[in-house]
Amino acid sequence: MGAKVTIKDVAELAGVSKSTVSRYLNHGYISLEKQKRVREAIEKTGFKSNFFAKRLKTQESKLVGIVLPRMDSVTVGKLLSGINRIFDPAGYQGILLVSHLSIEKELENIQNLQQQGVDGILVDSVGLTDRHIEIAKSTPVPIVYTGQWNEAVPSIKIDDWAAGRMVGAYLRQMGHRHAVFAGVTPTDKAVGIERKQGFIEAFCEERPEAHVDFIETGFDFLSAYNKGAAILELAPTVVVGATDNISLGVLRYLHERGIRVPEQISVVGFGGYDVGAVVYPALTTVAFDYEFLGMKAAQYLLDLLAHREVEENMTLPLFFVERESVRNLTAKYETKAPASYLELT
Amino acid sequence: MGAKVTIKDVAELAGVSKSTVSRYLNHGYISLEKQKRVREAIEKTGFKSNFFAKRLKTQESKLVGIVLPRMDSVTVGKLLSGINRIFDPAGYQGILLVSHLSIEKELENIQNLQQQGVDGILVDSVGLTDRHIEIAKSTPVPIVYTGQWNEAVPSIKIDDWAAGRMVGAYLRQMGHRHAVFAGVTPTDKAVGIERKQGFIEAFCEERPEAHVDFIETGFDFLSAYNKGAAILELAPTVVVGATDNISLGVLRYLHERGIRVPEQISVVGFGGYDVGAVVYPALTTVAFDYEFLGMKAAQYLLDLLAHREVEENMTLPLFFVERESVRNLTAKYETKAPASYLELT
DNA sequence: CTGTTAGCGCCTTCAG
DNA sequence: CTGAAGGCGCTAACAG
Repeated sequence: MGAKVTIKDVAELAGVSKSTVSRYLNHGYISLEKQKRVREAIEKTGFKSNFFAKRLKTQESKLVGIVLPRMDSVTVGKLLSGINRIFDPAGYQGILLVSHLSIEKELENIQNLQQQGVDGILVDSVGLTDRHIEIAKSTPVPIVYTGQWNEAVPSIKIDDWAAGRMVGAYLRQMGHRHAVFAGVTPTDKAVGIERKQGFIEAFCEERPEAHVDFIETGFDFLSAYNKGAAILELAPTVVVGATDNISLGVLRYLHERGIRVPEQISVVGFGGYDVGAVVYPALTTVAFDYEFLGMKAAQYLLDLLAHREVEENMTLPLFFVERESVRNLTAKYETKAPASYLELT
Repeated sequence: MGAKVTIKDVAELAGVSKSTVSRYLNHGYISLEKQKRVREAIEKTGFKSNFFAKRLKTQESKLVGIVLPRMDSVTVGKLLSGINRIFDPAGYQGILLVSHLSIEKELENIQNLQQQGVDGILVDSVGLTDRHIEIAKSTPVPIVYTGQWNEAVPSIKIDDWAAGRMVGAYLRQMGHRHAVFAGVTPTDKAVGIERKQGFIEAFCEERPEAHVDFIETGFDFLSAYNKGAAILELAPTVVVGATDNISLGVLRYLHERGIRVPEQISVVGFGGYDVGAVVYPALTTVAFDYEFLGMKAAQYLLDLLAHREVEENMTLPLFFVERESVRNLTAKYETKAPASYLELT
């Protein structure tokens, strides 16, 4: 046990040739008798076919590269979960690289992967630059981008613009007129621009009295929390966090200042993170199905690999989740008992 | 561009032999002049060394397998982050498999990985069985386990028992006598048994009047939330969740019932998740540095791979994080304004 | 310092 | 149906 046993050893033990063993391993064409002899020899020796030798011949690695902006985030976890759900049964395995939110590192990772002999690459991008597009076009290994979208390359993502509109329309319907949008850097086109744009459009459209202020923050609780004072100074009736985490940070700030949500001010988020339902007030948000996105993206890459027709319909479902953090200004306010957690998920 | 160019093409174009090119790629020994010629030839052809051919020769894949119980969890994300931090600079890349909390699948993943030709395997286990140990011993590829511990195999984890003691000692000092421990299945030795055992010991030691009730729940918010009624019936002064998520679920339940924390009942958790600081009351907890754990585990595996002396000291730091969710029963209670988030992280 | 010579382990014609 | 022979692309002695 332990020492590497090759196809040759098996062949000798079974009293056949290497090719026969190889045939046994792949497409048949062996007499039943030798089949049995080979099988036994394999069992006895504990033979494992050498991954690299095989790949060297077949020119297929069954390995896909996955490059992610970061690891310690719920959304990335879900995404990965979905990706795996498709790749695993298809016999592909993912090798993982992390870009630490750096576009440079992201590009570097992609190039590394290409040399590693993966069959394809999936990248959850934080910003799709011209270099990304160039790389995608100048290489034979197919790349699918997610998180950002560009028509020039295979890419798939949630409809941030539509999500923004959903929130805008909802708040408008609830009678809000002055919102602060706590957003992120425009480098991130999807979250920083589209989400915000969609919101503003739906919120303000043909409503001159409506008004949106903008405050830029980071993606984490703390940086959102730190903008609390600035937000409050603008005295909106509602603050819209570009992600649930941002909203959670704001919620904490408001809590500390003794400001009641949604009685005194409303808060909405984007993402639909699980924690949004356990905090109180439970966070109203538009939920994205990141796991599904992961599955779609993986499937896209698989289709590309098989030179298969790529499914046209790339729309991902969006769910508006109405919970407890937005006040209806068109109705007289009555303090409600908190809803049951069961209804909030 | 695109057609595969091999070392041979480069050699011809540069007017040298294949070996010279190979040398250029690896350890030196080339005249400056040919060095230049080769470099230019490589650039012109866009040559990429073939991963598999190289691995076939060197018998080293520079690939490590990482087996995880699930993907969509903060702790796993942090762990992975730490693992990557060590592997990446060392030139190793991780290939990822998910076990979906199933021990069977975990075993299967490990065996698959072995055949894939990885150099080593890291597994974040949910339960270390005899089969795991057997596998680890009967294979030439080194395996490091984390999450669970067993002296028979390389394994490293946080000291759950000590963490339990920390909480027990703290609550005792705060004057609590009757706790409900909301824990998980004993299949998970680390969380289900050790954490609980440590707590009970420190909480009850030489204190006959102290009393701990046990309620079993799952790892998610919802299943903890669902045990809320059962917990309340026991009328403890404090409920100890075996993980922060469990505590968060309980917190939500209490909130819905209008029960104030910590005024009427206290809550503690384990884990030190970031969200614990933004909810209110902010959750008192013992924090684990999962990222550091990941680094340690990865380093352990690297040491094994290099046949290097393995570092003896495997203790991981534990941080008790006192926040707002536990009441000091030995003092007269006074309602405090919520602390600043800045002090809670 | 450099080219020649052997393989690494497997798959795949090609005769038989 | 089966064995022999050749080669995937690269590295590592070995003589020069």
